[in-house]
Amino acid sequence: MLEFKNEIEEKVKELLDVDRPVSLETPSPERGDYALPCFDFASLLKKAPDVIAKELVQKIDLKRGDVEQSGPYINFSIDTSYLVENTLKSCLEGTFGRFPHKDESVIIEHTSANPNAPLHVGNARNPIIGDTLARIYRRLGFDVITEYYVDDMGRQVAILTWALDNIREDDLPEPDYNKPDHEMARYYQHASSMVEKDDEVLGAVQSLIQRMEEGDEEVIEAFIDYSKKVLEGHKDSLARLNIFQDSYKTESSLVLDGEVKKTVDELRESKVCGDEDGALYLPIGDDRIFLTRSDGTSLYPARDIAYHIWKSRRADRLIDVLGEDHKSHARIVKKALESLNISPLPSFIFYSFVSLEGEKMSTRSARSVWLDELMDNAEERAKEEILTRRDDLQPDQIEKSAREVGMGAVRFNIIRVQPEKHMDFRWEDALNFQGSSAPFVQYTHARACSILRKWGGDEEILKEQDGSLLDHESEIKLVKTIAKYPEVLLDSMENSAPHLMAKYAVTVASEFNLFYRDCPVLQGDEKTVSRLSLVKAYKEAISIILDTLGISAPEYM
RNA sequence: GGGCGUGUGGCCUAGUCUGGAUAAGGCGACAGCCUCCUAAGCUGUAAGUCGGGGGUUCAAAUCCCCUCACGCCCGCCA
Repeated sequence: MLEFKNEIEEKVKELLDVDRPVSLETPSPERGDYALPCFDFASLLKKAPDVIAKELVQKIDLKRGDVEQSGPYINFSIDTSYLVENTLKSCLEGTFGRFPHKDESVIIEHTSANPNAPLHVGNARNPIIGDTLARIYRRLGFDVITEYYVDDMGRQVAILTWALDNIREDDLPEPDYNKPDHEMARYYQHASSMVEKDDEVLGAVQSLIQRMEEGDEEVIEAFIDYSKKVLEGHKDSLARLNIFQDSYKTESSLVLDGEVKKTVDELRESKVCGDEDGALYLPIGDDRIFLTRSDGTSLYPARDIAYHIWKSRRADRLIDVLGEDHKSHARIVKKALESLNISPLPSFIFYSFVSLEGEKMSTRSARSVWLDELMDNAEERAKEEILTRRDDLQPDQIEKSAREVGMGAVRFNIIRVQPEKHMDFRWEDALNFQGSSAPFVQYTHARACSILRKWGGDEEILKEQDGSLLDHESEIKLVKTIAKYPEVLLDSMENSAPHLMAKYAVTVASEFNLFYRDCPVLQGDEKTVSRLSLVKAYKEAISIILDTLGISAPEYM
């Protein structure tokens, strides 16, 4: 399909001899697969749009498709038997949706949550966007490293450290979960409110920060140690979402190995910075961003700049997934990197915050839904659903399927929304497994598996099918939709828009459901084998599409 | 106050970058479809001034200006 599109674009460009990019649109299906409105060329060629369309249609000759004029529009339709044969082949041979390896690497930084509390559904948006994006880049042939930047030297960790050394566990509530992040969050939350009320506690926390800055080994060790424990909790939660990071970089390592100091020195010499009482700052418009305190110790922006310099040595592209609260900060970091002639510069993908049933979510006020809690509820709900409709599955099959469906539902519910849009988390929506949801898509995979299981033949013979007997509208539409995958993949990457992949998954699944309704497979007639090959092809394709979203494809549910 | 972002049927969202042929899905509501490959499915109905106002254009949800609402940021915190 992508080939066909590219061919049209090239031919049109050549025939009209124009520089401007030819942008094709997708018309309603009965008109064709792609359409070109000719209004744009009217002023250029000094002819009426429908005349241009008419002339162009006569001249254009496509290898694998038809051209038709419709007033000022030209509609292009691909040769369906060619498309069917090729799409089936690529799915069945395992080449579907696989782009050639690019000699280009990208580091996608995501999650990078403060190591003071468990992940909640608000910051869960970050890993889900980041991991999905990573999967999209991998499919497109990039070498991808996903990285978690561990902020183990910040104020939040200082508060946590003070709390662990000064608060008795007896004074704290039971943890929500027996995981290190939940256990330690109790200390943090308790201390956090003390810091606000009690100046003595505030002073103690500040002195911890001071000692850490001065290189006090005992304090630094405590910071690193405690944040590591919280991080272990984050890793466990992420693993349940099928998210595994390739690399973890701690802020402390950048400070301890002198990387930060080196960067600060370079910035000081670069003349782009100002100096006030020994504190180094970067002028941005009328504002200034401080990089160091007047005692010379580094501030977060300086460390972040150092981190990005370190990253830039390791890849051709850098992408950071960040909450919208980091927007202005990130742009400043980028500006600083630019002035130091660092390449590649990072590009950012910002996501908006998640509110909870209409109200603001916050870890400190405990107005949040833990990711672990959401996962548990989703799995529990999935299990209930399975139990109401299946009585033929073994307990371990039920557990496995419930995990797959629950995890998918959570990921999908979050990735389906464009990152920059606000999200309001509602239990009702998150646990709704109908319509536009992961279970809807997964269900079609289970159905396809079920058909193949019931048939019971050797699936190898399906690979020989060319699909020439597939001519029903629902069959053709399903194949066409499957064949759109590479376009969606490219679109998602180019626009940093992973939600498009979620949208697409639902579209393909809907087409499968229509095929399922209109075209009975196991009728034992002459179409059975052709249709089985389409079912098998769909099963392979939807597995890959779900995998792009990090969602697994259950064999039964 | 300044900067950035968002505003599409009762609710959630796609489409906005790159303006085009009747504004697309889902949830909820209502009415139907399991003697037939899993009904987590399918079909139909009701429901829309694309926040509001101006402008550009043959053509605006989409581009420009103004305005309103909401979110985020504006620390020698991170």
